[in-house]
Amino acid sequence: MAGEDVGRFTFDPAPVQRTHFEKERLRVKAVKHKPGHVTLLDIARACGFSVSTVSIVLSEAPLSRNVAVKTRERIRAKARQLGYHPDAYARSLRRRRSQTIAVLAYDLSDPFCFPILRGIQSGLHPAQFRPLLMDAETERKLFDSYLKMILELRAEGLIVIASWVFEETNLLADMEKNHVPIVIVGRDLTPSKISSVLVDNEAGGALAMRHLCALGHRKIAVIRGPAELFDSAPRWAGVQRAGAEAGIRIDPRLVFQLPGMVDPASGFEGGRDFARQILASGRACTAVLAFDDLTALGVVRGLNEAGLRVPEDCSVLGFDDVLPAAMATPGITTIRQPLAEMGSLAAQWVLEAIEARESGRQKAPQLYKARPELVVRMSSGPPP
Amino acid sequence: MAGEDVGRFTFDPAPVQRTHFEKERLRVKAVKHKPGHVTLLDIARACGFSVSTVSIVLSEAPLSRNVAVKTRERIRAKARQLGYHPDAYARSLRRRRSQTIAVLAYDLSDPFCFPILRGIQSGLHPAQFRPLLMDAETERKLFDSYLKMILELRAEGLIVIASWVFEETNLLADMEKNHVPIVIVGRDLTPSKISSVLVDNEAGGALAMRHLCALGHRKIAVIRGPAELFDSAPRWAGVQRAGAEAGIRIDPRLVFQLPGMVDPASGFEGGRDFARQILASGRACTAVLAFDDLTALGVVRGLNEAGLRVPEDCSVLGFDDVLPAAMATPGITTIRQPLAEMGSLAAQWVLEAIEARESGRQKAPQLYKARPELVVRMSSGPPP
DNA sequence: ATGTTTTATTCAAACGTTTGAAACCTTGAC
DNA sequence: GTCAAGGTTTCAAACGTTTGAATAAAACAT
Repeated sequence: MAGEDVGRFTFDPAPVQRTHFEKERLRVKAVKHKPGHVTLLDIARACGFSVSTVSIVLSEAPLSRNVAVKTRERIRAKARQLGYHPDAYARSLRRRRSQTIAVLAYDLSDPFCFPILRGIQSGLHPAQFRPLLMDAETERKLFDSYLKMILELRAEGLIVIASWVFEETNLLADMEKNHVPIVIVGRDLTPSKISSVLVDNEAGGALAMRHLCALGHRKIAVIRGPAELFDSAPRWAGVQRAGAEAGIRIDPRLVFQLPGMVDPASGFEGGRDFARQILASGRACTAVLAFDDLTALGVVRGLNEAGLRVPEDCSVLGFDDVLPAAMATPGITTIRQPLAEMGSLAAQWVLEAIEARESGRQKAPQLYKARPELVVRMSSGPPP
Repeated sequence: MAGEDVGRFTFDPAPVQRTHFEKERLRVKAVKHKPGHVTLLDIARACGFSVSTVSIVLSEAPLSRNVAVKTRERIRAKARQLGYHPDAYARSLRRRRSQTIAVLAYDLSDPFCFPILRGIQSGLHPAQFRPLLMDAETERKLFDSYLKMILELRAEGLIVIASWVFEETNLLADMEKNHVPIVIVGRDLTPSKISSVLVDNEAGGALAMRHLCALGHRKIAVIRGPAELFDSAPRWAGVQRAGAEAGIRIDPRLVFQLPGMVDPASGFEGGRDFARQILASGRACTAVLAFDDLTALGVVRGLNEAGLRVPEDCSVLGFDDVLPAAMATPGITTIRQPLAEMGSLAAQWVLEAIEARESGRQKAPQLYKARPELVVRMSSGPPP
């Protein structure tokens, strides 16, 4: 009995642990001038409150309603004066939230990516999420290393901009395993249960073809996209369908195929080569339906080099409506993808998926095919 | 004397703290299925070692040499199997390093930014730093909020791509206060003690002017950049110098000034307007020296709309060598900025500054003016 | 046997935040 | 003079990782 009491009243009962306060005091002495950033503790010391109070005030936690107004002001002032910025790492660690959504583009240098990016950003800004931008530079290795990084940075969602280069292999496994919601822009991956936003390529192809037919063209050359590229097939299908509807048989000898691209700008050279080839072959055509805008620009260049003018001698159509197409002279008639809208829809979907996961629900993968739009500029006209 | 000993031998000396082991055991029972990511503890439990050992092995710390090979393998296998990825937040918090360099662009949609970005990325990749890409979208508010974010995310360095929009006001204060090294690309801020990488605008302007003079042009119109833009003045100075050297007086009535830009693409409209104005005024010129490529493209468009051809009736020069200038037909003769090299130099400088700071030294701000290069394409030729 | 080194593993204290629970004042009521 | 209520502030335990110091076990020499 006495033994128990002694235990409680001993003068020096095995000093197992220092109190928090003691630890803080020690630190005050130990650290002379911190090389790093200013912390809550610095502020707490500077104005005589505990770290807790300071935290509560500065993070505007619900509890801060209970803190005296005078105290609040004193703390805020000190924080401002010392240039305090909360440590995102400590905060995210503790809160178990990164407030981060990764945006992984297969190649930012593709003018196609920008408007999408803008859409994503505009969709993300209102929510309290910061975009984590990454550019895979069309390199598989980089792409994978970024995916690893995304997992390590505990991104709460992922938006992939990928018209190609994107093989779902490991990605799916590891992301899925960690319950990171994914949305992909520019490709249909709903078969793999990933929400997808893309343009209706089939409709776009048809739109382009109908435009040329309406202008009176009959001999139309078509440059199909590279085989690896997901967009190529449906676009071609749409072109064929519209041709059939207009009663036009597309001469197979006027159908070309872009080689596999190594970088997005290579479409330009492809288009230029095509123009040279068709002129050399002597086969006549009054219009060229190019796979995308950069290819169309290449075609214009190739035709010009041979002394042919666009659109007087030959019409040229592009696809995507990227910046260079609008700024060239003649401006390229093209099929516009509503890229910004697509981006912001992707952002919205990711946010919804995160919210759903939060409340225990599961969001079924969705698919949205944006309606393309014909933009008539100067590169198309009636046949000569 | 007895009292002290009693303290040590008491049966139940106020159980002040649970041991680490106990804590872990408790957690094992408490948490059934973790909703979040798999942690070191999960792996430790799964293969019967302590968290320390697992950490040492997986992070390949120096101590891991002492860990039995068998153990190492077992741990690695388990980590792979469970899909473990170290938590960047916990790691950075503990290591007090974010391994992150922020790259803040004033407007990613400007084709001018990309090549720089690529340069930066290529300079950063070999080092163990991840770029933290941010796009201010030409909005002051966003710019500031990103700067705040950069501080919170404890970026170890900052590269700013800013030909404009960048006012150094608060930035300097807060970044400097936290010892974050800064390099700016596209503007000389060495007066504010910030290392700067930019093109030698004066030399570029002169280069362009000399090209036109050499072709035999005498009546040369010049479109000066917007006043807010830092590049405008030195470029104009170079043009004047080269003109004087060639004995050419530039007719003040042929000198125009772009209005302040709201977005990077607005140069196009500026150039187009200019062409309309000069044609309407009836003043003759045989060449136009435009402030940048986008402006040059606008001029080409404007001239074409009036029935004038480039370069037969009038030569047009650009500046920067961005993608659309190369892809237009005719290709725009321009002054190339070695953007990629500039970007990678900026990256190198930041890395050096970080290293310097690490070893207590201080790196003096540097200035590099890249040598511009004339790229002759098809938009320039002898006067008619 | 006893000490010394080597090898393999773990302890416990950080890093900077957040937050449920506890403690500390006042003040007012019985 | 005790109790309760309320407002204000602090405690202490997390979050997941790293790491200097400590321990345990084995190997080796004395």
